[in-house]
Amino acid sequence: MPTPHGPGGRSPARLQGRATWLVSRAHARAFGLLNAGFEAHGDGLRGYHYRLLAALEEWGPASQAEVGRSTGIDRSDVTAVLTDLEARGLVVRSVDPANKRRKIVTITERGAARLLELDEVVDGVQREFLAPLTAAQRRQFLDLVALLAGKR
Amino acid sequence: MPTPHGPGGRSPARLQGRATWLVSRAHARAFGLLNAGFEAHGDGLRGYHYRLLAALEEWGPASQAEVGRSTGIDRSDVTAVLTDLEARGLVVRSVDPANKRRKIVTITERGAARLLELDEVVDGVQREFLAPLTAAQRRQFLDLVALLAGKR
DNA sequence: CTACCAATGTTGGTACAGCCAACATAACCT
DNA sequence: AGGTTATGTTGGCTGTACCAACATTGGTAG
Repeated sequence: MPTPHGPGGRSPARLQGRATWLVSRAHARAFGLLNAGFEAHGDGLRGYHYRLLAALEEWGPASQAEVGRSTGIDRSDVTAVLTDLEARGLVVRSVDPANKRRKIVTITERGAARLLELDEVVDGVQREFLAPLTAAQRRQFLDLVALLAGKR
Repeated sequence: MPTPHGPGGRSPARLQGRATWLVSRAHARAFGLLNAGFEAHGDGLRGYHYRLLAALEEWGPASQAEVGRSTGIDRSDVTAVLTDLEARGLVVRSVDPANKRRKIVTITERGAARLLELDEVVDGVQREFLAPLTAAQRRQFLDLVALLAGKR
């Protein structure tokens, strides 16, 4: 359930006006909503799973290192999550014949189907998360936060 | 080498347009800046320490449960961090004589001084974090993200 | 007054995101 | 050939955020 801090949970003015604090709270709220969505949807899939599936579906097969760089997930974490995804049959790994140290990761049909389901969950969360804003405000916010997110 | 897939296009479009993703990235950036600041200037103090000190300075002495509620930090975490802060001489805990199960926490002079130092670090991080935005955009962003952070 | 219930502080544990060090293997580059 | 870089993997660590259980204390209903 979201927002376990009950009523009266104010923040010190010192924090309240600070961007990093507000972003942190907004992130916590979004994170909670996503967690609730993923949990309600059953399987133990988490943010990392979704990110990797999305990247694979979006750009097609790629090596683990590439997928890691494109999602901002560390190589070691990519390995672990991919092992899980492979065990679930959502992804296939095969050694690149042209470069035997690389493993080409491909999303399976089941993986793509699962991704579509997760998409709905994530979209629902977006609506819930952005509910406090009007349509115009949402556009504004997305533009601004994109600048702050930084592209790297 | 094949597939340096695109110049900057890092995140899948699926994620890139989503508020929760962008907020997550912005949060990661802010968190990294804060960590760097704390590591450079606050020996071993982290976000929880700062939050508690700020709350205590802002609202004066309070019980641990109250401070926890006001900062959104769990009771158990409050206990641990407060033990650390007390060991550093930045706060004092004393049993409430009118209610012996409560412990009144008070910030010390040293704690207040430390808080001022941390304030500067945090302020510097704010400037760095908001650097991509103009002054007008910063005001806009703060308003919008405050709505998304959830006031309750 | 007693019995129950609520709040508090504490201990100990989990989950997730993120990061890093070390290693073996493989490819690349003089 | 030798040195460097890239890759996948293992294992570990931190910080934020929760949760469960417990003893102590307060408050309240009977």
